[in-house]
Amino acid sequence: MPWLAPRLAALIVAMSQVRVRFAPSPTGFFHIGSARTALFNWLYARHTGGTFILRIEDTDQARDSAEFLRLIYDSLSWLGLNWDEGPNPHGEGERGDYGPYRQSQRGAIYQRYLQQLQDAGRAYKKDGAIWFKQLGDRYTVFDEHRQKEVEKVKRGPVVINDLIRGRVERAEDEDFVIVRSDGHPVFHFVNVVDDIEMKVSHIIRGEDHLSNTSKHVCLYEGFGVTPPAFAHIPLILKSPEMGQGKMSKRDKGALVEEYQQRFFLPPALVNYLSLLGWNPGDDREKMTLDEIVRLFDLPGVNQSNAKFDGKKLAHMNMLYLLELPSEKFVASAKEYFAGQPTGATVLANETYFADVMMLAQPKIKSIDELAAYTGYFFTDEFLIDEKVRAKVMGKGEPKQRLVELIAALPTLDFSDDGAIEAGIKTLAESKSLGFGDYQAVARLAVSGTNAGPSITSIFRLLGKERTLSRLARFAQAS
RNA sequence: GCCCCUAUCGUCUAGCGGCUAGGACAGCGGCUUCUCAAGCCGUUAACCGGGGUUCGAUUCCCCGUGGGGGCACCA
Repeated sequence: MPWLAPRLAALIVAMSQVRVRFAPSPTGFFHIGSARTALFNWLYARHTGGTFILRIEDTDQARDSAEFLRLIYDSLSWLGLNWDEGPNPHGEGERGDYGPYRQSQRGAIYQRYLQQLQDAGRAYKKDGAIWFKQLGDRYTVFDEHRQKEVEKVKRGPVVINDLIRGRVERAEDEDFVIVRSDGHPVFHFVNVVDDIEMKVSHIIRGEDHLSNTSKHVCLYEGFGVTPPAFAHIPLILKSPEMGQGKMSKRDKGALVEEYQQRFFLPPALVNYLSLLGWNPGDDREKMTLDEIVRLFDLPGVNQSNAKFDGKKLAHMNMLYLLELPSEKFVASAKEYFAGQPTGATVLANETYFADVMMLAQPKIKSIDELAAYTGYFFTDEFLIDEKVRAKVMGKGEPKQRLVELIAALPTLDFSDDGAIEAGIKTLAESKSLGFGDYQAVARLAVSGTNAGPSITSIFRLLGKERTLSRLARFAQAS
């Protein structure tokens, strides 16, 4: 029947419409693990042309806080993980047809679903709480672990068809609480109700939820609803230096906020995170976001947990820093220094600041190294690295070289790096020496260290006068 | 204790019955060089153990062991 085709096609599109959600609770700092879960959901939505929903699970009045809620919006926005439905990022209002998107405002919906369960005889009251009722013959056993009698129900195992793990069977043979005696519905209940109501098609979450999922499947069945597809992604574990177990909010480097404050580049963090538990199937590592979106798919996600490696993240950040347009680099650097104690001084001269920053860009791994790396450009009161001093002063005749350099400096052409280099080389040649014989001691005198941009650039930016006074001061002191 | 997931270099991983087990980070060595980075070249380093299945197992199955998670009127 040809006339059916368009309707059928539309139906299939509607049925295959991917809707995923990220559902954090504002009870703590936003950490790397949450960011990765959000990212995988976001990637899957973007890959499939589906919808990414942000739902706030703020039902724990004791622990919820407005700051943590703010942090969720900020962190997701900073990472670039925009959501199609959910509260607006600035906190006022929301968008989407399936709201409210904060559980604290969905009480009426939960009541309706609870009623449905009660009407169906699948919920009952006991000890002031409301329990979900499993179907089947009952018997009691003594649970050694919990040290009490528990009532069990004879029923087959719950089957979870997981897109990443395959078929998982789990016994779920006890009734469980769905509404606490204080009247608040528990996580399992509201989570399932919301996912049904919001028409979530794929639940992508951490593997730590895998054992909850059997409860959830029971609830779907209780509501007479086919469960969505599940995809339990591996967890992020501590790196060997951090210890054992899954990464927790207390671990160093575990908070998204930390990378934000350190001015890491969001695309670098996103790229790194995408590679934790997933890969494009070949050797590609540094990928554009578009590329990741195009290549990402659930069956490609690994089944085993991954350990967090700050060094590799730092390397990724460097890669992105290297290719950042210099105006953007300077802009970020400016923002960074605005929050530094030396900020006012450093930012006083915009052109000079930009020149220094552009010198530093190809040399650093992250923007927060900038203060230490460029300190001597903005103050004469920099520290001399004693180890470097010992090394430099112990080789050849640095004092003599310094004296020669000071003598030659007034007539040295400072117009550009090439001129400075040529000048020093001429001096070196006149003494039958090399550029390197002057470089090390000059660098030490002028910057206090052995790491930095080319000495000619340092001279040029410092200017002849300041260069001379630093060289002279150092010569006098040593 | 019970249940579930999982297992390739130190770390992230490729491999989907036959490979000199590949790449990346880290490490090490070298080149380059004005220092330090970067870059380039090279190098160290892995299939957890035992049984099967098979002509043949890193790959499939089982059992150990290791790692992880979960067993609440938390989410």
